[in-house]
Amino acid sequence: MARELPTSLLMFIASRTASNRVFEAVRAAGFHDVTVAQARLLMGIDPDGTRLSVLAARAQVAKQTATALVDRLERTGYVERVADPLDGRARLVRMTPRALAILPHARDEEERIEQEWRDHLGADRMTLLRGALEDLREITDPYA
Amino acid sequence: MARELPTSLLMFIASRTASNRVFEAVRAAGFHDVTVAQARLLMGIDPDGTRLSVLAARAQVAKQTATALVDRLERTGYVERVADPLDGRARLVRMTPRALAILPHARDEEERIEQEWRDHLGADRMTLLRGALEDLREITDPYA
DNA sequence: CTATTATAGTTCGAGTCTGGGACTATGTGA
DNA sequence: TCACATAGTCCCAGACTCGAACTATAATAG
Repeated sequence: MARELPTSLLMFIASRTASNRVFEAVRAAGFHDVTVAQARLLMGIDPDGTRLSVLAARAQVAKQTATALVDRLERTGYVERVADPLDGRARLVRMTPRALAILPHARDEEERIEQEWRDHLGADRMTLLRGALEDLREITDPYA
Repeated sequence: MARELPTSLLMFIASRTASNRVFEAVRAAGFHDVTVAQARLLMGIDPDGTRLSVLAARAQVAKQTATALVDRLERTGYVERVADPLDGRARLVRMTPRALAILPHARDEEERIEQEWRDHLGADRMTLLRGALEDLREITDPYA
């Protein structure tokens, strides 16, 4: 029997496997030029567009990193930069239809994973698991 | 209220925060030249040393990546490569005393996090959370 | 209204991470 | 003995990352 792993590491193991599966599902759907780092940034974009600095904060990377990632995402046609009508310094990063087309594939795979986990644990324990994780956000999510 | 996040993403949020804290605690203890990628590899080293290919598999990176990471870890004095007596092709990667000195700092911070989470959720729910996560390993941990 | 200060974003530069492909050396099995 | 598999390395190119310095615009103070 292995030594007891930290709870956070148990979370890491499960979440990484899930993340890999979603990423693979998106690739399998034909999106071969999105990387994990880019996807992490994409996740933070609001429907009406989001400022780069906000994106950087959400993905927990430096502004320069976000600039580089958006550059690549723009070159490959997943996002566009539009002027922010409220602030002449700022620009809003918005998803293109191509990026929006990714979402259903990602959501479907997430849905499948969720169902597999529920099947494995049973509905009651899955509900308890989710509840505990949601409560933990209060002390672990810088954006909660 | 925000839309419902996938369970795996909730895990990611908590585990990333925990990971950042452990990393910061190690830095604060004076280890300024270890990176996250290197730490991930270090975690996989057994007390008697571990082959590079096993390390690569555990960290889920390519062999060449593991080679590069071990190169850096060796240059900064955290690991050493020794001949594997059982296989002339292989070499065992072993922690040096310097690497071993990191462990208590990491474990202490993990312990603190664990306690904070337990305080926040209550002992019973924390136990349920851990139990569910351990069971999920059966279907999410390639090394379970 | 101007001067100062703060903020949004970009560019530059250097180091790290990553894996595809090809290679050497050693072990394994027919 | 010979074919094949495995452990590890090297080369290479691209992606990621951020400190530092910069431009342009906004907000604030006097």
